[in-house]
Amino acid sequence: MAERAAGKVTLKDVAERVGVSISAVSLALKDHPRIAEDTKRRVQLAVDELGYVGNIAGRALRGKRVGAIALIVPNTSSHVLTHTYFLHVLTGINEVAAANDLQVVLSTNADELHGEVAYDRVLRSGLVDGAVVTSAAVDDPGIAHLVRGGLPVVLLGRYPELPEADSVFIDDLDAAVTATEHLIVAHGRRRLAHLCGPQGHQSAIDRRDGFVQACEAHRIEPILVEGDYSEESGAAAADQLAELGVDGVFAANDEMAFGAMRELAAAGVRVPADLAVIGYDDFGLSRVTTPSITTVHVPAVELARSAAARLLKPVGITEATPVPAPPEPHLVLRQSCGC
Amino acid sequence: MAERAAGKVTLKDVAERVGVSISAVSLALKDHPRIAEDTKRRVQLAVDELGYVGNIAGRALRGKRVGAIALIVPNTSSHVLTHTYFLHVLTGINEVAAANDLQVVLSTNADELHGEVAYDRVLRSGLVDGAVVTSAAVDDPGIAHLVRGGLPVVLLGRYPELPEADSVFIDDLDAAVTATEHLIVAHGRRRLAHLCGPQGHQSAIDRRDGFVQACEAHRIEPILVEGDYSEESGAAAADQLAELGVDGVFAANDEMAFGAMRELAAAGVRVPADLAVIGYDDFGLSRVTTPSITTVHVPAVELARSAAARLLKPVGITEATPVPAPPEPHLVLRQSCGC
DNA sequence: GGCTTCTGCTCAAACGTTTGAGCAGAAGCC
DNA sequence: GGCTTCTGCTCAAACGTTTGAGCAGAAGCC
Repeated sequence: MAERAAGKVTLKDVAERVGVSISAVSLALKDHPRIAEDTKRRVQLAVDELGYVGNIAGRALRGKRVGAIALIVPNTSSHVLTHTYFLHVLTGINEVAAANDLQVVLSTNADELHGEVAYDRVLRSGLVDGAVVTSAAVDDPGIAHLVRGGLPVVLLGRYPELPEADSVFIDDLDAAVTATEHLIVAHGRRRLAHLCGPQGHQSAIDRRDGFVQACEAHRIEPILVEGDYSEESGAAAADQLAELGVDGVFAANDEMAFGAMRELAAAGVRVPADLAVIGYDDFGLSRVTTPSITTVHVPAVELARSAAARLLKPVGITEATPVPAPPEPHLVLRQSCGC
Repeated sequence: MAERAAGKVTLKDVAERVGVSISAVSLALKDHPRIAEDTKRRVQLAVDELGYVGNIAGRALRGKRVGAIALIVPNTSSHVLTHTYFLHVLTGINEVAAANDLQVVLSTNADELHGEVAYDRVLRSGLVDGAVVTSAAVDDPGIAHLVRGGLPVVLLGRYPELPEADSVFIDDLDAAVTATEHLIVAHGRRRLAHLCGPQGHQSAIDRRDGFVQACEAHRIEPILVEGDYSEESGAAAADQLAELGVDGVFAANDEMAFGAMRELAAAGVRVPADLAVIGYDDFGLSRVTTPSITTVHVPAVELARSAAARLLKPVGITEATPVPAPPEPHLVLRQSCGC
């Protein structure tokens, strides 16, 4: 392929080699009908020989697509990136992006210094054509600003305060009801606690609400224990769970479930015999622990694929292969609930 | 902040509001000494009011930095992205990037259609200023092409065939020797097998070589079992390990170790009593299994940070805070070896 | 044979930025 | 007071691309 190693090759170089104008080369490359077939062949040959790659900056300046979308994660890098949720999201987005010849730009808001709208800059600087946003707090003002900015944005997750935004999400509340009822109905547990996620995030709110709703439907007093989605917060809650004499726990994610199980085991509480546990997410952890964790499977890859696919048309890609709607979350039965 | 929502704001808009030329605004924004302080203030005011964000395409066309680096993973998306190694790498790179106001572009080679040098296009299209490459096969011709392309590239991992390339890596061979000797010396195991990683990757080669070297130093016949870093390949090897009457296994990564342990447990083999196991990586899995897996800790985040930091100067960032050299890998003692 | 239509290009402007060269007016110097 | 120096800008070109307008020559039409 490319002969010339460094030193960028431009349209001008190709044009000179072929002996036509720059315009002719540009038109030939996009298969314009008014360019002779023979010329197109000679242009393609020169492109291959010289290793010409179109300069994106030049293209973008003329108002054309850059060919990149951003994945915006407003939290700090260490907070979210280490979570496997992110891996699933990235996988889904990357699949759709790759299939449509788009690059993925990862944008985290690591420095609060540059203001709350740091990720806004990415979009408006013209580096990307659109963005998928995830893991933002419900009341993040930057997100609202982004959505109203007029640039293509799809939210991954539920943002009730931004009903005008295009978003992709699952019914966490309903899934939480199902999980809680499994403890009550299938395993006869009546003294139930919920390990809450961070209440600034809608997913955590919905999971908690589903738990409470299911308890109330079965005339059970719901016990809420604070948590923040971290394994540590789950571990920290173990004492409290033991003291309260709880016999069933629904954790807002698997990591907290695991943290609690770890500490409970150390304290001699047997799971699931003494205490049944159900988690949420199924991003990997719940399958490999002993006992394995019964959990609500979140189709994160499929959700991310959908979000990225939603971005295609606004971003100027019309003939994309359609992406199926993500499945609803469902309960994956493992050992920790007693099944 | 920004008043005008959509419709991009350019230097021209700022210049008009302030009542100076575009050049004056541009110079004021980079704090040029020949622009009056008062003018600078008025420019800053107008920038804030209008929500001006510099257009990267315009900037890049003039030959300036784009402000983005790529993380190139030549394998297909599903193959590598789902691996937690990737999460650690991304975390490290993102930290350094964020600290230096760089965006991270993720480039995978999902479609073989576009030729072996698909990721080469990312670099040469001018979308990024440089790239970190990881998880490439040792003999990937695209990498060689990339390295010789003259654009800033840092390899994450050892590539003996590309000694001229800037690369960041650890001594896998030495760590593998240490791990194997731990089985021999600390636990008295004499019938040892190695679960090999894919031999097209240098890390897998080095880990195997270290195992063989340690065995030979202790006059032990090394047993090599094929694998490909996947949990399934580890599981598939379990039968063979049981048949061979092996009492110690060194796996080239934790996932294979886990796969083998899972199947061995199902077959009634006790780990570590009957069979001591040591893994490699320590990216998360080895800590949460039962028994937990003794493993070689790979400082992936630190390695990625180093790689990204190496890219800063070639990419035009001179005053960056230095990143410390990554630590050497070390053995983390857990349950699976019998410690 | 003089007209129109078609073919296969070229010309030139534009996108938004940066920066060396230059210039007008003020200030300083003796 | 006439010179130089300084201050604070402006001018204009350039980066690489795309695309509407236009043009020369060939072909077709009657």
